[in-house]
Amino acid sequence: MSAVTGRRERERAQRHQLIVTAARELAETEGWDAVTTRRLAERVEYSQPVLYSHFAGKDAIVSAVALDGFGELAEQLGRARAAVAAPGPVALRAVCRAYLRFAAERPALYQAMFVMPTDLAFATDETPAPMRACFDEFVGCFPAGDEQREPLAEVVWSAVHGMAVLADSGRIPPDGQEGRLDLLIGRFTG
Amino acid sequence: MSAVTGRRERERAQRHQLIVTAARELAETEGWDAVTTRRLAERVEYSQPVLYSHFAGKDAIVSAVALDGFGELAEQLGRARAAVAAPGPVALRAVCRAYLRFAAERPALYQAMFVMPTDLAFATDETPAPMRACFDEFVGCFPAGDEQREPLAEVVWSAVHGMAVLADSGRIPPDGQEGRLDLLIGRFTG
DNA sequence: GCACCCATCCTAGCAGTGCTAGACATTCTG
DNA sequence: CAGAATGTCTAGCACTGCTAGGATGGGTGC
Repeated sequence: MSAVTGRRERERAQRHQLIVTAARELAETEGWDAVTTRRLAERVEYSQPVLYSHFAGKDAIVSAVALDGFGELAEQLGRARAAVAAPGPVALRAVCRAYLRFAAERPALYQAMFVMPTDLAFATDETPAPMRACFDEFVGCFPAGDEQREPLAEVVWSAVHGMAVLADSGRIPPDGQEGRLDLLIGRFTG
Repeated sequence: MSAVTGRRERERAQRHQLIVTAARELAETEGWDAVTTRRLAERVEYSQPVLYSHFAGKDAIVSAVALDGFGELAEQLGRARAAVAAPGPVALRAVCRAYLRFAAERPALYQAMFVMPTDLAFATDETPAPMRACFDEFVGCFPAGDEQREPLAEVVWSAVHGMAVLADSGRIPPDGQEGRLDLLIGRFTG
């Protein structure tokens, strides 16, 4: 009994991840509009209702993909910041550049994380660790003594997020990103 | 004949605007998800197909609503900037505050303008005047001689846009906006 | 004044969406 | 090996954006 349920839970978890990665791949190659429950079910070679035995609905699948993305983004930002020793302009630029590259290279994943409606809690006690980790990489770019470092991180994050989404939707020319980033960093670490 | 077509075109233009304002009202009161072609048609007391005799599709209706919004936003920003005489920190703060208030008070309209997919051209020769006017209000907050004023406007706009959308979707606490704006303005006009 | 004609509008329907109820197997248990 | 429980699928609901075809009415020429 226990052995059986153990195996079943293992298979279940495996299929859970299968759905998430399938949704993510589909979104990254064809955009979120192409991610329908039917196509997703076909992709994982199960029928539609199976999706609903794992997730409350399509939104929950998107959230799961987003959570995956936060893990990756945290890793990328962490690597960028670790490459420079101390807080300061260089660290901030490195983190922002990594952030913008992530947004540009994985637009669908970025959408799921930061623009699509989500039930994931931001900035509360129940905020999943990878999400806090992402934000903390921005915070860590400012000196530990600075009382304003959290609000500063919020503003810088807002700015790069704005740049990312406006460029992605064609509302500002995408090739000016580097220059805009220079301007931003200059003002925030002068 | 000419008189008849004249009246008909007038009626057509009237109904065109009727559809746009109905879509906008519906979106502002119940959100864009509630704006379906059926509900919109019922609202204007016509059948669905007449919508398609005025607009290529639902996206075109959203774009028309957005264009309406750009006119209003330009007016709000213009008023805010005109209240202070010269370019500088005070003007920039006034424009940004007006922008953030607009986004907070008309979230659905703001979505149509700045986050929903659109076929409206940004920053090209065919960019509609109201859209350019909005951007120019940001540009006008920097001294006329500054060669960097356009990129600076882009960055500031990106920042306030980021703040607006992240707050709207609950990704940053909405009550910190004023403080974040102070931080931003301080850095960009010090 | 009358018949024609053309523009306008609506009914009905298509293919697709997210989601679910109930029948069908398949697997484990006693 | 029978019975129970678990899992899965088929079929369907109410909805979406969008469109083809027929009816209806007003404007035009005789």
